[in-house]
Amino acid sequence: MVQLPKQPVPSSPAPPAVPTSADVARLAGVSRATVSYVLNNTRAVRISEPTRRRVHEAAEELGYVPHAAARSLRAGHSRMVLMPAPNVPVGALYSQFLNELQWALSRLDYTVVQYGSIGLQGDEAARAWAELRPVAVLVPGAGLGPQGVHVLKRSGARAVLTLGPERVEGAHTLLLDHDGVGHSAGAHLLARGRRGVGVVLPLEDGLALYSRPRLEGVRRALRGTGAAVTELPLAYEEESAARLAARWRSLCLDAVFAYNDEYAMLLMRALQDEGVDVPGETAVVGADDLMLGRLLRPRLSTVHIELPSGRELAELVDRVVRDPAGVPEVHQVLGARIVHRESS
Amino acid sequence: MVQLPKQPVPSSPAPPAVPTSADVARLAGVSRATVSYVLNNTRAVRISEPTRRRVHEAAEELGYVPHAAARSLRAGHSRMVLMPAPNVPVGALYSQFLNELQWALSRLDYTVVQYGSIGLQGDEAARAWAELRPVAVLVPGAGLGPQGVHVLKRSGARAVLTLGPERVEGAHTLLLDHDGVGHSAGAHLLARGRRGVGVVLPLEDGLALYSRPRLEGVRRALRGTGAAVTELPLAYEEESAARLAARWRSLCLDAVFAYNDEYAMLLMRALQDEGVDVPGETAVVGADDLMLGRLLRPRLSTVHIELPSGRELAELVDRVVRDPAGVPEVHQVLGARIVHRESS
DNA sequence: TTGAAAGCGTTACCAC
DNA sequence: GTGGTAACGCTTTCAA
Repeated sequence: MVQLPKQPVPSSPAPPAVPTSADVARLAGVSRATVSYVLNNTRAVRISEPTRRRVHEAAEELGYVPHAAARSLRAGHSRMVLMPAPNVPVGALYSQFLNELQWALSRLDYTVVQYGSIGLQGDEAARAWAELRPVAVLVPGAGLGPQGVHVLKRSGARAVLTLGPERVEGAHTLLLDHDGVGHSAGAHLLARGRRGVGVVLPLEDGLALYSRPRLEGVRRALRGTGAAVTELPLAYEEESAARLAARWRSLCLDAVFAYNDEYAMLLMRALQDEGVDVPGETAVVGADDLMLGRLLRPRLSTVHIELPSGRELAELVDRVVRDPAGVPEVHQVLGARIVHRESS
Repeated sequence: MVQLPKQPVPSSPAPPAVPTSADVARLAGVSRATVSYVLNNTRAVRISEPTRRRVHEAAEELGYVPHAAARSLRAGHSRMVLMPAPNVPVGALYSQFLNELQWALSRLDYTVVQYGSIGLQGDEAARAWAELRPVAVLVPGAGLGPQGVHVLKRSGARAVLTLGPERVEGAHTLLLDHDGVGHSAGAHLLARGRRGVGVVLPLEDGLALYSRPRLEGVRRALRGTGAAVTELPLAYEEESAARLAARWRSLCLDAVFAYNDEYAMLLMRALQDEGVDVPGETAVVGADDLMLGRLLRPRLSTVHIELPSGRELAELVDRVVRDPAGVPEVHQVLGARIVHRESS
């Protein structure tokens, strides 16, 4: 729960009062109700043109901007869609998706707000979000549990959606099929005749949620084929990659699925520095299909991941807001397809 | 100005009312005032321990979460710091800076919110932000003009800060010295004996604001030395880079400052594919000091950019909020220093 | 130690 | 057509 400051900010010499609709009404010589009607284009009531003009002019002159808090307090609901602000760098793919989503939601008259939640533990975050009384909450990744969902719904959120690798009780879930990403990579490597497949598991926090299902996907693809999977913990640092590369030949691998393109670049570089031929001796496959991969030599094979379009997701949010019970709770998303280049 | 929906969302079968402090009071058998005292730890008034417990239990049982809008409406101010949500992928450097800032601000009891402003034109955005009555607004890049600053201040924002390449009238500005970035690169290349320096100008929208000052910085470094600067427009696509590389030798350049590490990678790859030796024939320098650069061969020389620390910026925001007039309006920031590796 | 009441800025319902 | 008025949820004097 957010604490208000113990003592309000000190009033500077001249704190010119913020204009309210009452000020506009006074200046225009009408009532507050009329101001509201004019400024909100209320169609149920007809206001004479001269009056409208006077109101608009007054608002303009005073620099009047309506007070969202007062409005939503009165209305009993807001049009705010809240998302937690990402706390890791977002790639081009995801960034574009976010933009699209935002744009589509604003077309539907929603306001998208990303809430900085660093330092908030689990349910604290949900409580903090709930204080803003968003009409919808959209949470990518993990970080929202059933408790949090409950808090949000209890405080009026009509839609709580998660976008991640696992279902969350009570929320609408867009299930990101990371297993399928690994499966694509595994099946591809198998088809290329590889039999000893390493799978990179990033040591960085929070990535296990994705890397584990991807690993499982590779396992699934190779099951019963005689090909073997080896787990390869790796930190996103040159040194860690160098250590792994140094013992590469002892691992007896002829392929590696490197979690994503960036880890792939890191590892491929280390392998090459160690004299390991790619793809001759070891095939390398990344994921995310970044520009990066096309610039490497050999060009990096990768798993292209297809997120749902921002427009689709926006419409889903809107449907859930309008009728939470009328929309299935789980949606499978995320197409994955291999992009074969030169590294495999 | 945000339109409310013409008709409110249809009430589903059982819209269980959101609990208010009145509900908590009723359940605990006390008055609303007492609830407020207990939940806000108001020190000016002592509440008996049993009563406190009853209130807390009631709040817990009902899943009560205070209503931020009502609170800030009553208080007359909020502790919200608003930033526009970035609409381009943010790199690791900036992302970490944002996290730090957010964390530091939350330590100071502020709530950081990123507002999705795509589709809003210039001053519309400022009006939309102003509706939320943030106590501070922090705008990286351009996108906020004097008009917008005025709107925000008029609606109660005590601090309006911009973080960008140029001053904005009325706002506190953290002047990002992109000129210095170019200057570092230029001076370095000059010291390495280069005389024909190309400077990449990204064609992507919005980057001119940074690339122009960087170009000027290079020019400044080379002025009066006999070395020449050539502008090199470049899109972030392989094909564009290939075209540039194809005519490279006709340009008679022995060095290039590639705007940043990503463009540097793109261009360096194209040059190498064209048979141009780096750094023998042409030196390449990037900027941002990404991990990326260390993985390239030759390792990429780069300009390391030092943003102000999140903590410092948070403290600045806080100082401006407390006393807008007591803080100088313009701050020069952004240290730039060359990191010499192998590509130059 | 607790309670009653006023008021923050809006909008919607009813009279005029 | 237009103008009072009540109410949204909360905090904070002021009284008891």
